[in-house]
Amino acid sequence: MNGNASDDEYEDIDWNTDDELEINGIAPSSFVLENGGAVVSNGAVVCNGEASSSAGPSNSKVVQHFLGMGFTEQMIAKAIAENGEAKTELILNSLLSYVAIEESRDELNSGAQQQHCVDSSNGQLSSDYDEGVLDDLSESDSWSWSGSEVDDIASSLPKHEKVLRSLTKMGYAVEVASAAIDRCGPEASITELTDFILAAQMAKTEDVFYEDEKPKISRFGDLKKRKFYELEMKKKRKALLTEDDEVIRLPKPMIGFGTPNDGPVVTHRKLPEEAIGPPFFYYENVALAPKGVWDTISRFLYDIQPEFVDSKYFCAAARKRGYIHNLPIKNRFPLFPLPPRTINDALPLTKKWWPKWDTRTKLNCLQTCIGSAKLTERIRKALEECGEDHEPPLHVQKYVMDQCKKWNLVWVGKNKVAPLEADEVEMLLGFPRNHTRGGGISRTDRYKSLGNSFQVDTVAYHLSVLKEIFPNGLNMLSLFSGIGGAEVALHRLGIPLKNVVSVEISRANRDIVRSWWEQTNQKGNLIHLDDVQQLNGDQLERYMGSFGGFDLIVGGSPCNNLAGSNRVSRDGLEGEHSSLFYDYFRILDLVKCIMKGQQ
DNA sequence: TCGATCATGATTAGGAAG
DNA sequence: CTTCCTAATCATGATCGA
Repeated sequence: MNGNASDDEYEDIDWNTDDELEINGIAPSSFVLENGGAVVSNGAVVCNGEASSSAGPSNSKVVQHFLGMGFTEQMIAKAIAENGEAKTELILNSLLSYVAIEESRDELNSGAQQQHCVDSSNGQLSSDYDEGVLDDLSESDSWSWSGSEVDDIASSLPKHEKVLRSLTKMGYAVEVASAAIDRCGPEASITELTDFILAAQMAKTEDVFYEDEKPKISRFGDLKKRKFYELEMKKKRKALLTEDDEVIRLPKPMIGFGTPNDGPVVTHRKLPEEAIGPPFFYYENVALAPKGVWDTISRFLYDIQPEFVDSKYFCAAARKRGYIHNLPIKNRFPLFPLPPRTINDALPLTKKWWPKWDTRTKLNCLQTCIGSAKLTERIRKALEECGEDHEPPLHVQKYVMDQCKKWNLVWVGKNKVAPLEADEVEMLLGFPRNHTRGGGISRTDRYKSLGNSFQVDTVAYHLSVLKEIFPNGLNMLSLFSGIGGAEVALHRLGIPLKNVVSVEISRANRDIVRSWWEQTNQKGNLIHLDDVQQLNGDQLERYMGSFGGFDLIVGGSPCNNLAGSNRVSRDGLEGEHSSLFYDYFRILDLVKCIMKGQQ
């Protein structure tokens, strides 16, 4: 810490707020284990010297903590052997040095080619890393590194190895995960395995793991039996959940702690002790993720309950998102000017052509793709066949409305619907006009980048509380920056950006943010990195040492494998892209540890 | 090779109906 | 209580032409 103003500012913050709980369902919850404490672990553990002293070493919270950060069990065991279990900071140091050794070995082997393999095209998160690095790592290598840094390495491993890594990344103990794989077979999916573990946990029968005969494996193969099994699971879940309500539910209306215009505003909440900063952090992802995803995310992010907000309460388009953050929630204020909040206000030219039977006032979620010309043509044909003077029959109305809602089509002429233009999407999301225009980005990629972005007004409302805390500006770590939604939000709030370390895999997106940074005459310093998986503790310490730590960490990790629109690979949090959430947690927790050390 | 275009359901939740 | 319906959803992969 370099003794800047933020030191004092932190003193003013009520980090240890003991305000009363004023709404339901935000009590800090910890995941209680029923099965010898080994089945489900809490990946979020305070990183300090007096961390828990529970049970055996392989089940301890310390081990789980570092497993959650991506270290292998072998590494952790060695580090604990060297330092003792109580000194987590020393353990971390040892682990990081192991990684450094390993990385330098990798670089020798691969010729450090990874740095040059940054995808320069459209590819969001497409990492075509050189495979030469794979050849040099044998599976029997006791140093094989299960961290997310080498997912590409993991992809070359046998499936059960890869699955085992995924499970340990999710926070399951290694022996539990491998026992589950043994019982379900090497081809079992992650879902089957986690279901199995959950089933064993709920049945409270440890012998399920260790039975000798294997008659139950086949139940996962048959679809009908699988369905039956799921039904049984559902019943058990229900029975269990009525006792202690652990499952995260979406609020209705989806207004989080409140919005500028709608509903009551909650101004106090009780944060779990481990969640309290510094730094402040802000995490975002899709609200309608597969079951259990938000429970896992919340468990990792220090048991903070998500704030679910639909951006339709801020602008003219819906955007149902969950936000987990440790920000104060009192005295929030919106961005001005307030954005248009109906389709009519946002797109006044459509009013002339808008039929009375289209009752939409809000658009649906702005996605990464737009409707096809063929579709708009089909709609026009269908309407023209209905004649001129009267309204189309109900079944045609329904067809047209379904398609318009599905693809966010608006009326641009007689019987003529069209997808939104890119600049209209920019406006709806709260970005300056032409924010994503030009600079070599294609039209298709422009839609993609916008569809993956924050809604600026929504995020700004949440971040607005930082203005009085950091009147002289703040240092920010921006993970998965995209087109810079958080940066734009802070700038529009009038919060100076001092040092921004921005990590974004897509070069096109980095160019957009860089261009915006220059055009808005930012006084601060923008540092761009490309891959969150490459960001390690040494780098972080260097950056933090140079300007005194991060005040804020913002990031929305990839939703590809969570989003409902994905027909192909909606694999959940352990999917190829969405598993980068664990890097968000890893980096956040690293920063927390480092800042704790600096104080 | 790049960019544009197009077709491709499933998983949730919630509510009405039985 | 179950069953059925409505509704929404930060996408991927194949193909084609330039």
